[in-house]
Amino acid sequence: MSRTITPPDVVVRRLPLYARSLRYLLREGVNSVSSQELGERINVTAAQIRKDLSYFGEFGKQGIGYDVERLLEQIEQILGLDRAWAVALVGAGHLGEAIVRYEGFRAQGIHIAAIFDASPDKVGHSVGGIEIQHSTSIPTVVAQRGIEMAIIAVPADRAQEVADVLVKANVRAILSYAPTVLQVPDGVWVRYIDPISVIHSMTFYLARD
Amino acid sequence: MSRTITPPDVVVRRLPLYARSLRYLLREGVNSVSSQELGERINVTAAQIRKDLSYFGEFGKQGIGYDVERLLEQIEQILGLDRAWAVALVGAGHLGEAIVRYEGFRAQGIHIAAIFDASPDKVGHSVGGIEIQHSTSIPTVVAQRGIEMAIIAVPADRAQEVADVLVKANVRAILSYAPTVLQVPDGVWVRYIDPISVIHSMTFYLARD
DNA sequence: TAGATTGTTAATCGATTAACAATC
DNA sequence: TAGATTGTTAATCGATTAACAATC
Repeated sequence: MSRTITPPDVVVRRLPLYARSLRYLLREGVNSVSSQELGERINVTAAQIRKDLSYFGEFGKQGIGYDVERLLEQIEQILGLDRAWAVALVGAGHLGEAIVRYEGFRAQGIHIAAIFDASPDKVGHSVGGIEIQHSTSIPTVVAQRGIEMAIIAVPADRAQEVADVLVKANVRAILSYAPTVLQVPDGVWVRYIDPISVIHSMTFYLARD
Repeated sequence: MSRTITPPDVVVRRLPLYARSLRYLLREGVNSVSSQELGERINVTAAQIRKDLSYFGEFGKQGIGYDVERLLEQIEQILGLDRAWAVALVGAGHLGEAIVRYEGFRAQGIHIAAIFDASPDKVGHSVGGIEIQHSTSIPTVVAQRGIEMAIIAVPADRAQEVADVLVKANVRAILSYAPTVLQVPDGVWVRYIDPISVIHSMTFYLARD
């Protein structure tokens, strides 16, 4: 019963993939799935899936496998996906706009609740029905709405100061699209979306042969 | 002299971060940097940087550190960034358009050389000065232009078939924005941009306390 | 029941860190 | 020279895989 041990972060990062695959299975009308079958879909070994899940409890039945609907519910609950999350978006440029308009977020419980930008030209205008507010309002708005998570979509040279303001406003999770590594205190989670680095790590293999 | 050993993929994925940090240092006018200083900027230990670099050669000077410009050049050469890369983009929806218009790619040697879409409404129109071609043209165009890399920006339920076509056309590296795990043969590299999963792995920590 | 598959422990593998001789 | 920092080896840490008793 390892339920109380803190799961490694690698494991936490795989859970959303399990959840997604289970959603697809559910939509396909599949009721039950083995670790083997689930693993084949997402290129993960059966042993790894079972080990990963064991950090959180016992969800399967020997000889049978996992009930798709039930396992999905459990994982969603573990990940906190049984509720919606209000997210602040900082940066209303091309990228910020694309993020606001992206359907996928809302469909998965990620609600852009406020948009901020430092440019006076942008403030007052709306994107996707949400009014852009000045970045100086971050502390008050974030506090008011109890926002705990933010997306950074500002230029690299502005990202750190934005992160500082967000952290000060008690935001504890940041998804940054800015191509720079952010410094944040312990207890604040930062992840990056960095397509350029990802591509540059593949050119290595292409260049090699 | 471990120069000939294949570097682990984790190491290859860190190289672009080193390169980027060195670019910033160069722009700041810094000439020399130690593994310690570089590490502090990107939250990596000095030992890890030295170990990582050792897979590719010897680039520093004892007692001094690394020449920023020279190390950057070396890493860019290792990553194949001393040339431009022609990339095929499949999917000309909102996301595809945002990708074409994204300045960052071109600035970093990633050139969208062709755009494909399966919708007859889209074919013939242009995005960012590039004409959208029908997906059925992927094999011929990719062969003609010698394209080795592709970006997938189609809905999840179309992504696998697109990947299959690309692989058949000898594309060997794919960056997929589709929320599904792709099955590709050995020798083909696939990486994912998956902001939803990334956010869902952070809600875990927020939900927890 | 017999066959299948789980949850878990132990073995293996791989990545990170520490330490230090070499040397600028 | 003395101080600093590399490149590398060995030690440690952590993650993955294999194996199997438990049991549906």
